[in-house]
Amino acid sequence: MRWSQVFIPTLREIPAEAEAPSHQLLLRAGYVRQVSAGVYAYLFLAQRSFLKIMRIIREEMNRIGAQEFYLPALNPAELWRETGRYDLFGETMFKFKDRNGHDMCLGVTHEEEMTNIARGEIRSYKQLPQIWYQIQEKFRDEPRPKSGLLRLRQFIMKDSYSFDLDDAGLDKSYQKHYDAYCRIFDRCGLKYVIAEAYSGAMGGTVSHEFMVPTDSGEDFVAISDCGYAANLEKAVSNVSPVEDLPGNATPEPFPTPGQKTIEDLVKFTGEPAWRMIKTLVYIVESQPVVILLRGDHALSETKLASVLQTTVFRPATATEAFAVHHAQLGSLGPVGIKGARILADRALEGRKNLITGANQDDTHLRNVTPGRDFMAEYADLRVVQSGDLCPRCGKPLRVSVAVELGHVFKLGRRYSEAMHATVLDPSGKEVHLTMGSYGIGIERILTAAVEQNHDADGMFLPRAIAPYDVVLTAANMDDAGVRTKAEELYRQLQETGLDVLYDDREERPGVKFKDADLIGVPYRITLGKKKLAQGLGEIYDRSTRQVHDVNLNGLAVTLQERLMKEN
RNA sequence: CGGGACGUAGCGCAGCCUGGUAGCGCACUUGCUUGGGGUGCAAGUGGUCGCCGGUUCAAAUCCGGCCGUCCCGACCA
Repeated sequence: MRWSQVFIPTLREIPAEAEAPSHQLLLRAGYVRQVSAGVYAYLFLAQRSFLKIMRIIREEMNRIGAQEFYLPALNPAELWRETGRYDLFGETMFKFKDRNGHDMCLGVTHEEEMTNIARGEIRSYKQLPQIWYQIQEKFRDEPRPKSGLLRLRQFIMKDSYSFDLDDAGLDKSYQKHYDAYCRIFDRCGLKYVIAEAYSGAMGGTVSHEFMVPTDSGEDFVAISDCGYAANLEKAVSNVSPVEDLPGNATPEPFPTPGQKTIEDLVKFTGEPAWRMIKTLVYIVESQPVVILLRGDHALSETKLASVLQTTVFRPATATEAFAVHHAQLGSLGPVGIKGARILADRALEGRKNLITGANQDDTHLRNVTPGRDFMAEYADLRVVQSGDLCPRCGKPLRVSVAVELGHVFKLGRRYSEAMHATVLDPSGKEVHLTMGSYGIGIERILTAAVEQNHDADGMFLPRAIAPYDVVLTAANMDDAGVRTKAEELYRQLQETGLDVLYDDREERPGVKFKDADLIGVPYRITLGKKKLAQGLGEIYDRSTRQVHDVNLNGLAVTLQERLMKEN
């Protein structure tokens, strides 16, 4: 294409609403324009990139025998009521009525629709396994869309669903997806980690997330050098051993006027936070539960939900906490309380001589020893912190912000049971289908690639997903020789099959170079009158910013061979 | 939904405190100029100042309500 004829509205200045680098650059490079919060128009360059991403995904999905469908986003509410998710999704789902007053909604995902088709059509184990996928719009009315294309309310997802006779079959379908996802993200040129993911308090099994660590992400992932990685919701760790104070003295109250927080106590007592017990009170299905953590640790509500086997809980109010402890917040502790379940994080197991609230205002206890001074049920409740030790290799973990690109999930029979999707097995017995579901966010691949590959002047996308392979820049449009040679080169480059954007605009060289640097195309061929006189052009590598002189004879072929070698 | 900020030309902003018929830079149009890292000069186009209401002789400016956008948090199958 000729730049003079295509619509690439680049911006010199950064739009005020954009903060994340990918958001700023996708706007500046003329890829996208915002329509409303979490809703974007994808312009020419974005669409070219998405088409390349989708092509890679299709190739890899087809390779594992998946079949492409296209299901509607417009759904009747009944379908979602069958699994209870019409209410479960709540406000996240766009809901409305059609002209006849029927409840309708827009799909947030497609388990129900796919299962609906499967249950009507698959009757025999002989028809299994099946893997169905689609690349289609999803709608989620997120409470807070953010960071440009990172969290959208309308976005494109590749979602697939596997149907197997049993768990062994599911394991195979899951592994196929796992491998396909690795190939997809490798081919897209992304640096990613595969993290164990939280599989839900509702009886999910195995789940992995494909995550790209970046500063603009919205998930947290704990990463170890040994290859262990896990979403922070799920991550476990060993804590470094700490030294407790010696002796076997019994608990002793001491006055702590106005000392409410762990931070206050650290300053007041001079003891480190890891010698404190943090005491929280939650109301779980209307019953109080006391939760104990090491002073410098934080509670993971996800893990709490897992331990409690319910998501119906909330922090207690000051009044509710008082009913349990007979003291104001800030002086709560586990010693001597009655009528409440006590859960403690494992980091408190085996410790001694700790400091905690005395259940008396402005008073704390020292020399508190779990197991002697109070009894508790131990569980993994804390959020992993950077520096905690990897449960596999024992080395320190680091916690990174990350973007979730894809998620593979063993669903089991939740949907097939709710929707009565059954087949006859070889013995003639009716069994529920065993399912998996697998998603990839298309926009997030581009967003993550920009986050990983940009500098102050713009982005440099991996060639596989860049809108063009190369920009051909005619630097001196006033020179007839340059123009003629550029036209010739343009033809030659097209003949090699490369995607070439020919910058034939009547602009000064500086403008063309700045624009070319901005829009993420990995290579630039520059034609200028000085080097042309010597029969030379330049190949500029956007990511390294290195320039090589190349003989113009056969330049197109040289470039093509070089790019082929990279793949 | 809680906290914070913002809304004036396509983009970035000033003007608002102290009310008096709207301005700068970029972009865009035309001409000349320049031609290897966002040339220079000149002349132009473009805005019901987010919306509604109130105060006032007079509102971008003061007051009230609403809407929208962004950031932090809560939430996130």
